[in-house]
Formats: sequence, C-alpha cells, structure tokens
Amino acid sequence: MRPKLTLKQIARELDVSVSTVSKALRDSVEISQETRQKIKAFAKLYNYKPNNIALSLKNRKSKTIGIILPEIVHDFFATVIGGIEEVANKRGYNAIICLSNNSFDREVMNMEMLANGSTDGFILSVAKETQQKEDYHHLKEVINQGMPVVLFDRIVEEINCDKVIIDDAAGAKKAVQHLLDTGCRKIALLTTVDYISVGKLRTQGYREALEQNGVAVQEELILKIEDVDHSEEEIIDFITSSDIDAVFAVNEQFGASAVKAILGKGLKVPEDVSVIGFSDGELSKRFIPALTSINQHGAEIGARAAELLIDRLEQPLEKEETYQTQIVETSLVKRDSTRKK
Amino acid sequence: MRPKLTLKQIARELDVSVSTVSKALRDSVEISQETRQKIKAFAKLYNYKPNNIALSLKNRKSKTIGIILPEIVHDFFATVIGGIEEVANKRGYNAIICLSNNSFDREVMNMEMLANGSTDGFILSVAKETQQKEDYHHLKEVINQGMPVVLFDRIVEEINCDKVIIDDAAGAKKAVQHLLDTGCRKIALLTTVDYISVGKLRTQGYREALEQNGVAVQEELILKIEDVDHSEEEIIDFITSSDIDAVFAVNEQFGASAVKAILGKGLKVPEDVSVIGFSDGELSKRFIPALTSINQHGAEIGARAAELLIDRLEQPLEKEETYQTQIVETSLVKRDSTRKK
DNA sequence: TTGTAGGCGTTATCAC
DNA sequence: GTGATAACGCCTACAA
Repeated sequence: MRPKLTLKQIARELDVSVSTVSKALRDSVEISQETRQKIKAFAKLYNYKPNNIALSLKNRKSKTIGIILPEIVHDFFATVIGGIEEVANKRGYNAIICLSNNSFDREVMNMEMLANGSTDGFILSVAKETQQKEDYHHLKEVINQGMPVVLFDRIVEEINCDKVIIDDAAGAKKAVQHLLDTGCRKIALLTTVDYISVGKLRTQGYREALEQNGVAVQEELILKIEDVDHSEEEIIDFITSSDIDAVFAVNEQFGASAVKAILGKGLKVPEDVSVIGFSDGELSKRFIPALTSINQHGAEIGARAAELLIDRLEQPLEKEETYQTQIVETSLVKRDSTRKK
Repeated sequence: MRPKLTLKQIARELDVSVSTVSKALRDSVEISQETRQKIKAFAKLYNYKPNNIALSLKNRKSKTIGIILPEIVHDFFATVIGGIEEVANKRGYNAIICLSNNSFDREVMNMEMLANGSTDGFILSVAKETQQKEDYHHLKEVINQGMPVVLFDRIVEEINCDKVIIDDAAGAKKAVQHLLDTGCRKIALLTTVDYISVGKLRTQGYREALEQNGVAVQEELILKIEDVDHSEEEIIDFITSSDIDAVFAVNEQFGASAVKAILGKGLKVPEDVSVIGFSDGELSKRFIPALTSINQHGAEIGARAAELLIDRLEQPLEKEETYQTQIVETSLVKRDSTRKK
C-alpha cells in the first residue's frame, strides 16, 4: 500500500524545497528548465495529484456544485442531473448529489454539510415537507453567506435567488387544450395537494384551459392526491365512480394508474377515455398504450440552472442583485393515449 | 451578506485566543465554566459551524463515502442509493453521488476527483464501457492508496476488494423455473452482450434451469441486445418472428418491450406467452399487465455495501486481508404477466 | 534560480 | 485556565 504523494514528499525525495516543487509543477518560469523537467518527470512517474481538500481550503472554493433533490426515482430528476453535469464538467466544475428524500430535516442536514466548504453553490428542488412547513431558513442562511443558489422545479417564490422553472400552467393548458381539441369535454384532473408549487400551477392551467374554451370546471372531477404511496387505489376508486371522457394527470405515475382504472372499468383508451400525463419519462414511453405527455425537458432545465449558478460564481463582483427566473417551455408529445384530431 | 464565521473571528470578537475558543466549543474541562458559557452562547447566536474542509485536511478523513454509478434512471440504482444513505447517515457518514453515465473516462475522472481527499472510500458499480475495456487501473490505484472500495452489481472478479452481489444466476433460474412450472417450454431469453457481468450470469442461470429440467436450450431463442437505445425495435423484430410461449428478460425495460411485441402479434399475456423481467421497479409495478419479476432488493444491497465499507474504514488496522463477497438473495414477485400454476 | 514564511480553519500539545 | 505553536497540503509574496 502506497499512500498518496504530497509535495513535501517529492521535495524531500528530490532534495529541493516544497515551493520549488509547487512552482515547477505549475510550470513557473522562475524554475530552471532542468529542475522543472526532473520534478515533472518524478511527479508523473509516481502519479502525483494535488489534494483537493488542501486546494479548497487555500482557495476558499471547491469548484464543486451541490445538487439537492427530493427524490431520484423519477426520471425527471435523473435527466436534470444529466443536464447539470454536462455543463458543470464543461466549465470545470464537479457535481455532487444529495437526496433529501422529501424530508425537511435531511434537506437541512445536507445543505449544512455541503455549505461548510464542500461546495461553492447549490442547485436544488425543495422537499415536499419543506414546501409544506414553509420553513426556508436554511436557504436564506446559505444565500446570506454569499453562496449562490439556483432553485428549479419546486421553487419557493419568496426566496430571492435565480430560478429555472417550466411553464407549468401553460404546459397544463397545452395538455388540456389537446384533450378539448380532440373532442373531450368531461376532463378529470389528477393532481397533488396545493402546497406543492407545481401541482398548484398545473391545476391552475387546467382551470384556465377549460374556462377559455367555455367548458365549466366541475370540482367533482378534480382529485387531489395526498398520499402518493396509495395513489393507485385512490385513482381507481375515483375513476370508477366518475363519468369522464379524459384524464389529465400531473405526473406519469398518476397517468399510468388512470389507464389501469379505465381499462378496469371496461372502457378503452383512447377511444372512450383519453389520458395525458405530465413528465415524459420511461414509463410514458414504455407503457401500453404509450402515453401522450408533456415533456419537461429536464436536461435543458439542468443545463440552464448550472449555467446560471456558475455565472454567479464567476462574476467578479456581485453587481446589482438582479436575479433571473428562466422559463423552459414544455412540449406536448403525442402518443397513443389520446385520440387523433 | 455575512460570510461564514470562523474560530478566529470569534476569538477576536471575544478577545480570547483561537485555541480557547476551540476548546470551549468542544467542552474541554481546561476552560472555565464562565468562558465556556460565553463562547458557546456567542457561537450559537451567530450559528457557528466548523469548516468541514479544514477538518478533513486536519484529520485526513472526510467522513464521506463516494458512490459512483453508471446511471440513475433505473430504479435499481435509485433504491441502492437509498440503502447506502440510510446506513451511512446512521453511522455518521455522508454520501456523495457521481455518475459515470456508463463512460469509462467519466468513471476515472470522478474517482480521481473524489479520491483526492473528498472521500474516505468508494461504493461503485462499474460502467459498461469499463467492463468492455477491462481496464481497471483506477480501481487498483485507489485500493493501492489504502482507500477501501466496495463493488456491487456490476462487479469485477479480478479486483481484490469487498463485494455485494445478488445471486444473478440463481435469480434467473428462479424465474425460468417459474415459467417451466407454469407450463412454458419455448422460453426466449432477452439479455445483454456478454461483457456485462450480470447479463452473462443471468444467461447462465437461464441455461441451467432449462438443462436441469430436461429442456434443450435453443440458441435461436436467445437475443443478445447490444444497443439499449434501440432495444425495443430489436425485441419486436425478434419476438414477431419467433415461436415462443414465454420470455425471460434480464431487466424490466426489455420485459415491457416484450409484452408490447407479444400484444402486437395478436397474442395474449400471459395466456399465450408469459413474461418475467429482472429488477422489480416502478415499470413492473405500474405496467399493464403488472410484470412478474425478480426483485433485487436494492436497498438491502446498498445497506450491506455501506456497512462493509464503513467497517473497513473504522477497522483500526487492516488485519489479514480477507475480503468478503456478500450475496443478497433475490425473490420472485408474482404478478399478472405469468400464469398461475 | 531557489528557498522562506505565512496563511487557509481546525485541533492537539505543550508552555505559561 | 489560557495561549502560543505546529501541523494537515497547498500556494504565493517576498527574500536570498
């Protein structure tokens, strides 16, 4: 076992000073060609790599961005990570991911841990529990210490920072409009409880689309799901007892359950009932029938969030605090769970 | 904006020395009750948190474990992360995740970055490309430097370290046996190319099950899929032109595509053709029909890997190098894509 | 051309 | 009971 090589060891080995080694490795002209060659050869031979921790401490920056996510099983978050990593790596940063599992405490813990030097800034989507409690002291704290934060997807209006969101309401409108255009009138909405920002916005888009098309909103066609773990049962009960010709679901899981409920009722998709889900992930693509859905362009969101964050990090001085909110457009992906026009 | 508080600042503020502050905060009896109180109150008031980077540098350990995964869209890896985090947090460690995206270069980059002080050890599943190239110098390097590594799922036989695997071959046998027991005889296998260790093992289990039941293996019923991105087309072509009464797929995506192909052929699942997939994720659960599958117990794998790693980290001295390979048993989850006995 | 000294934030050791 | 000093690994003015 050979422990990691340090400058000091190289110096001792080659009988020069530590600073000579340091300079030589950074190709400083102060050092003679000869010594430089010798030192670099030695370092290469023994595969010297500077210690990141020491560098972070010295430079007071880690060239690392922290990503904190509520969960990871959803394709959406997985694609966002991809987008972040691509930009981050291109710009010389590394990304480390922590999960809050939708728990407020874990979110706070993770942030505190990473904020203590491990990370130069954050990209995060807040936990469900955090949105419920409306306790954002950890975000404020970090921002206050001068670490930039970029929120995405599940954002917090009242926090002053850069944000990347999708046009949730517009996306929902697009979905419902498509249902209306293909002849549906009794459109059910499967959504989350209101404290989830995106659920709320998508619900709003649903309402607007109906109203603008002169279709009355029927409150009994709206199902707000609280307990995601038992969403399927709830959805099946709801759909079995409702008279509908379409379903708009705020995520693809709910969409899949809706199809199951409809088929279970002996009806056909899309002939009798059309279905659209939000989030265009694996499930939508692989499902039978493949689900028409609203694509959130996760990679794009991640990429923009990363650009925004790194821009902030590298801006020499914080000029006028003009935080941006970038909006990524969603798009409708037509598949087999809705009718042709 | 108020930058992070340091010991030095507290010391200056309270007009004591840095070491006094340090000791007071760690409740050293050397310091008088009075000063201790005062300092702790101040620290609390201004929310002092020690700088992790400095601590890491000083202690030469980070209390952090690095997780490197080939991808994240698969539920399997997501559940493994959950298992790791739970154990890690319970034992006072944090976990940071990096993705290789199945690229050799990214895997190496990520390891080198994390190995430079950010992490005390690794838990990883190697990238597809790495298994193909059979280049494991980065693993050897890190182990050589005294950092423990635990491999799981896609492991490398020739690397000497702790491992956590599932009984891939036995799991596959279990699946195929179930198909045989429910009357299937012409069982197709949808697998990956051989350099993927788990694909190879599952293929082996398939063969053994057939042989032990006196059913001849028909090579033309085995499809080795190279390009996962176009797996669906390939699977549909294959199934359309094959005479089969069952499909065993080495992952749930392939299983879902198989069902689509079968239905497309005008046959029924499971009446005409049964389907079993490996990995019991969201897709299997939500699919219609819900897929019978082999559960890999990802959380259990993660938990064991973390225990193994932390044990190594905390073992005072490395006694006799007796690396373990722990095997987590899979289980068959019967759903609606296979017949009842 | 090379080396010395100081500092990033922390803690352990030893001196006062 | 308190403080100065050195060290973790690295970098950079400044001195020699």
